[in-house]
Amino acid sequence: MMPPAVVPDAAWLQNPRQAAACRRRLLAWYGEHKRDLPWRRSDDPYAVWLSEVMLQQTRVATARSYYERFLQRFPTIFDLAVAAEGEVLKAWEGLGYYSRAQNLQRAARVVVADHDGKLPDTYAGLLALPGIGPYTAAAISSIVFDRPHPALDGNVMRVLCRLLRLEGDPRRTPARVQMIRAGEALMPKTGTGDLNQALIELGARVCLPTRPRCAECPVTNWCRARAELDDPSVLPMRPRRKERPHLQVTAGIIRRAGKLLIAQRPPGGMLAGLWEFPGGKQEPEESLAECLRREIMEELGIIIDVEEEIACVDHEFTHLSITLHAFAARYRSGRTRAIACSAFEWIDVGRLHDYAIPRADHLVLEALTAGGASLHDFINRE
DNA sequence: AAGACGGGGGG
DNA sequence: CCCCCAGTCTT
Repeated sequence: MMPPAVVPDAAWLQNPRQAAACRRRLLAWYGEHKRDLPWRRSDDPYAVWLSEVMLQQTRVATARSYYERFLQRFPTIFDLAVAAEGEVLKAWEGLGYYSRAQNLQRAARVVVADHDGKLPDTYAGLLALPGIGPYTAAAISSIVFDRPHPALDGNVMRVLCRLLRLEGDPRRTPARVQMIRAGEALMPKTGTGDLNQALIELGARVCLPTRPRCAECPVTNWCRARAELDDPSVLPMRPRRKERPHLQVTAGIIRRAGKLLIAQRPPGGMLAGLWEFPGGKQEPEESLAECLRREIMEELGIIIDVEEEIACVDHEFTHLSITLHAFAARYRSGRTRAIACSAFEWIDVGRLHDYAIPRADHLVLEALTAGGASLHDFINRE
């Protein structure tokens, strides 16, 4: 069927002939343009699941190498289930949103314990697992089990908001209901995973956030935003940006008898479960050295001598930015205890690479190296 | 319904 | 700089 000569009204997708025509265009375009990605070569539910979790809020180019390495390290769901959490976090190091890794392993343990290691084959069953929300449940259930659930990720929401000219916030229920209805209308009898991936791919490569390539779009003739708006890219409506506070943060490179002190961040918050050079936020009317002494006492119960600042790096998070000041420091007195951290260790410097460490702390290490020094120098001096 | 949660790439 | 990415969880 040819595309309609006139852009149809909002109900066009409920016309089965129109929906079928649009679906054929999408699938044909996907057949020609789909990228050869590692997870598309696999029909292992565990591998598809891993890819979907890694791709949450993460670009394909970033996730790709992590996916390959993770699968080598944990080839099956059983390997993941029995692994130590630290090993899993280490494999996730640098990818961000570390609760994804922890939830992935929790879910793996549930699946092994309760489902004989087989992933649930329904949307509802998948949704019940930790780390699997509406998008991921729809993606896995369609790609692996051919279930007809539209997968509304950021790409698909953008495509559908424009196609249907939805003016509301796509995260809110009214717009979501419209998008789910449209996705279901587009769903084929079989091959639902391809339809979902076609919409995702279209959003990622053609229906771009700021400069949509409407001339290359296979369904441009169905697009209400294209037909009715001067600038289709005003959709979807974006929630207003929030400003990011900037913090001064200290970290101690603390030595004692040739060992280095590292602390594990507590569960629930930022970078939960990762290991870092201990320290914390500077408070008003407080010097950086005072800040570091106070934080180390509060977190670990020991008194330290703070020496000179040996590195200073800037780092951006989604919701805040920091300047991280690293100081050389020496243990003076007190018994080390995990008061405001999950755990601590006095380690040999060479063992640092066994621990999952936040990006900002890696930046400190790089700054030391760039300055011609090394962690080893600071731990073994005096 | 709103905020927290990492890090990085592209315009 | 700003946007936003194959979102989920908590409150």
